[in-house]
Amino acid sequence: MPYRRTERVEARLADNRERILGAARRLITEGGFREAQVGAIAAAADVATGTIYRYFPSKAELFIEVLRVICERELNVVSAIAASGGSASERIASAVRAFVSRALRAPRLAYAIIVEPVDPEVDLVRLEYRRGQVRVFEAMIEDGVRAGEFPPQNAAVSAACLVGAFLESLVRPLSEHSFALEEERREVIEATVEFSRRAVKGGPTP
Amino acid sequence: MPYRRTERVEARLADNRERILGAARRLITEGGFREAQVGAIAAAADVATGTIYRYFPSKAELFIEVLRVICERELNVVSAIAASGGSASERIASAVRAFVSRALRAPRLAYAIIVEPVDPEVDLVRLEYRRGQVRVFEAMIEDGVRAGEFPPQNAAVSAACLVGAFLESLVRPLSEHSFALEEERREVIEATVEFSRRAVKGGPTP
Amino acid sequence: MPYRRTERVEARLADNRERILGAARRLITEGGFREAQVGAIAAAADVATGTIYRYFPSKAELFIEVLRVICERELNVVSAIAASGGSASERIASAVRAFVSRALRAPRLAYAIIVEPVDPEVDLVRLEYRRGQVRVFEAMIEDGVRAGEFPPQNAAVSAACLVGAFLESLVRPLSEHSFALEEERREVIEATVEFSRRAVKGGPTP
Amino acid sequence: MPYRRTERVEARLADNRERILGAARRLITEGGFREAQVGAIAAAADVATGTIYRYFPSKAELFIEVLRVICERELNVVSAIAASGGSASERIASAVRAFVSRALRAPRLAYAIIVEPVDPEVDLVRLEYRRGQVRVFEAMIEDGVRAGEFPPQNAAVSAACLVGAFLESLVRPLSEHSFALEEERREVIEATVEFSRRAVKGGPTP
DNA sequence: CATGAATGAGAATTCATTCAT
DNA sequence: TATGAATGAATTCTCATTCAT
Repeated sequence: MPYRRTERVEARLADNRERILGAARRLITEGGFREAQVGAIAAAADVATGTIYRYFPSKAELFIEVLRVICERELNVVSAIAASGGSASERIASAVRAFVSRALRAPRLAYAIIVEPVDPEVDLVRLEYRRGQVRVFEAMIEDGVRAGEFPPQNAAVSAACLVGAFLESLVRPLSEHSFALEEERREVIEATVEFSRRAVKGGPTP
Repeated sequence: MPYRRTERVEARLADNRERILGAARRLITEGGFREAQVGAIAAAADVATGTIYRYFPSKAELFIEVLRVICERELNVVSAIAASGGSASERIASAVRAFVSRALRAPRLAYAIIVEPVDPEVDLVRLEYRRGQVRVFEAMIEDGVRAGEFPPQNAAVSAACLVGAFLESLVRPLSEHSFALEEERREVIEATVEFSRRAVKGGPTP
Repeated sequence: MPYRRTERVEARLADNRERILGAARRLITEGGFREAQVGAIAAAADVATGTIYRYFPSKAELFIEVLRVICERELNVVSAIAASGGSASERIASAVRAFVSRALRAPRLAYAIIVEPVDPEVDLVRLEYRRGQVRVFEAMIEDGVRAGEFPPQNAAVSAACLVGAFLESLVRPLSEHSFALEEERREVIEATVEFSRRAVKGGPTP
Repeated sequence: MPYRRTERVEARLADNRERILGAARRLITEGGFREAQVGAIAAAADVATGTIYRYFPSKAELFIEVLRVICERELNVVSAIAASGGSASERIASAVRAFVSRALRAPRLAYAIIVEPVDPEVDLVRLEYRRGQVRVFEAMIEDGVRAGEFPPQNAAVSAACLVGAFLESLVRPLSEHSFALEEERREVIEATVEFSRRAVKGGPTP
């Protein structure tokens, strides 16, 4: 019954790969890149150290994949919102809300992904991701300016500031261990959305 | 001549302490925490490795002090502006301009202070500093809201976003090796100031 | 059809065994023992890693067998010449010429067999082989001495020196990447033969 | 008393460096490069592993220095004989005798230095040394040919063969653990010298 | 106090060998 | 019997910290 065997073997392989990625992600989430050492990841994934190297050529490559998976997903969420219908203002608000609320659910991970440096190689992925995000917001801001919805502004800088603004709103809660309450989270999210709206649009919310 | 001798010894001690702090700061400025190793700092300060440990109980404590000195100075600059006369709007603009323009002059150092992780212990100082900065901006925003200058808003979140906004405007250029030109720097600074003004005030600049 | 099945299975077994030996030999020829890793040999033989261990108890034993096969063949060539007719002088010249010219055709392999260390166990085989070769030359020298063809000498030492002499003439070219030209090779071969002739016989070639 | 202190400190430093070199040399002598691992060398030198790296940038560099020291000394001995007065024949005989008798005193080391490969970097030193030795003999052979003392021959090949010849006479005893007796050693040495004399000169010793 | 050599716990990576399927 | 993923001991090198002088 080769079919079933192949199936099982592949399942196990995929499983291990996922387990390693999951373990790495978990350790990064808990203690940042610093505590995500090869031995610790192996232990957390319940495999031998050598096994890590069957799936990833180096620790850096493993981290890169962890980052890439998360970043791509986040970028997709924001991009989808940017491509949807609605005014620039509405889309930016949605995008900020989506991003911030998602990140607040795993703040330590968000921090690691957003700012914690590891390795020049790994950092490149992070930077690429941030640049991608900034570009998405930049495009929305330009739309809004063209449509007369927003005042003229340096869209690139505004976009960077916007991304920074909501990143900070993540980093701060991080250090405060609070935000366990859904209500507090909601308040932060909405205030951040409001801030962003004013920042690009100027003029008070009607 | 015990008096003079004591004086000299103390002078030398103070001197060594300063030299070590200066060397550490210089190395962090040039290559971040990563390249500021105890041996390298000792060499740069022209003292023996062991001497470092006579003045600082550990590398972490040395870094903490370096960080603290810089952060305090930055915080003082911003606090002074906050305490000066003028409308909340003007003071926030000045504070943002001051901070961003100062940081752009030593971008590697700014990066290290703002995001580069070192050690949980050291990271605490960084967070404390950011919190301090946020508090200063929070107070200015509250002033503005009370004076009817700004629309009602969650001042704490707005302040955090503001700080994040201008931190990002620093971190990004950092990775792009550009901004060697004074003119580009000025453009970024002014666009950031403008963004901040809109973000807290709403409504376009008159 | 048990008979045919057994036959096929044995054929395949023999086939696998040969394929593994061949792959090991090929890899050693190309990159020496160092690059002939179990995984690489398995890949080159188109079998699974584990399969190697069905045919050979360890990597060392596999290498030993590779070495033994090659060494036996080389020894046979030289022995056949030693047993053939002709004067001791002629036979030694032929043997040296045969050995050197064969080795120069696969220099990396020759190097591995002659000097590259692997494992104490494997090295024993190499030494045994050298000893065998020395014995063959020793016998020819003794023949020549008895026949009055060569001056009296310590045949054992002479034989060892002879073998060393032509091994060196191999090892050196190896490191020089030259000898791509047939003519150069021929010159080295003949000069080596000439050296050997003088060394055992004394007196210039007529 | 700074003078004495400096003196002592330097003595200790030199001592450690020598101890590490000595330990490395000893381990190589006993078990070849293979068994001379950083940890083992440190233990044998009675220092911590890290100490090795204070004196040598890498294991390869340490080995290179071990090799270089020994090779230089050997080369000097042979070169001095080559530069001394006397016929080419006499000088070659002396040089062979000197080299072989020296090497027979530490055969495992001689083997490591002469043939055991380690690392491309390290191997270069070995090759350079062998080439140096061959060149010395080549020059003596050319002298002899010019003087009509030796028959015309390819001096480069003859020199290589000569070096190989006496190297082999070393490698063989190595594997036989014998040659503890002074008399046996002497017999091997003299037979090797005789072989070399005939090889370059042709014609029996008078 | 100052020195800087010595320390040694770690950390990443490799590869022969095993064993469940 | 064949497979090849999993194993984990072994190895090199780093760097904060200590301590004899």
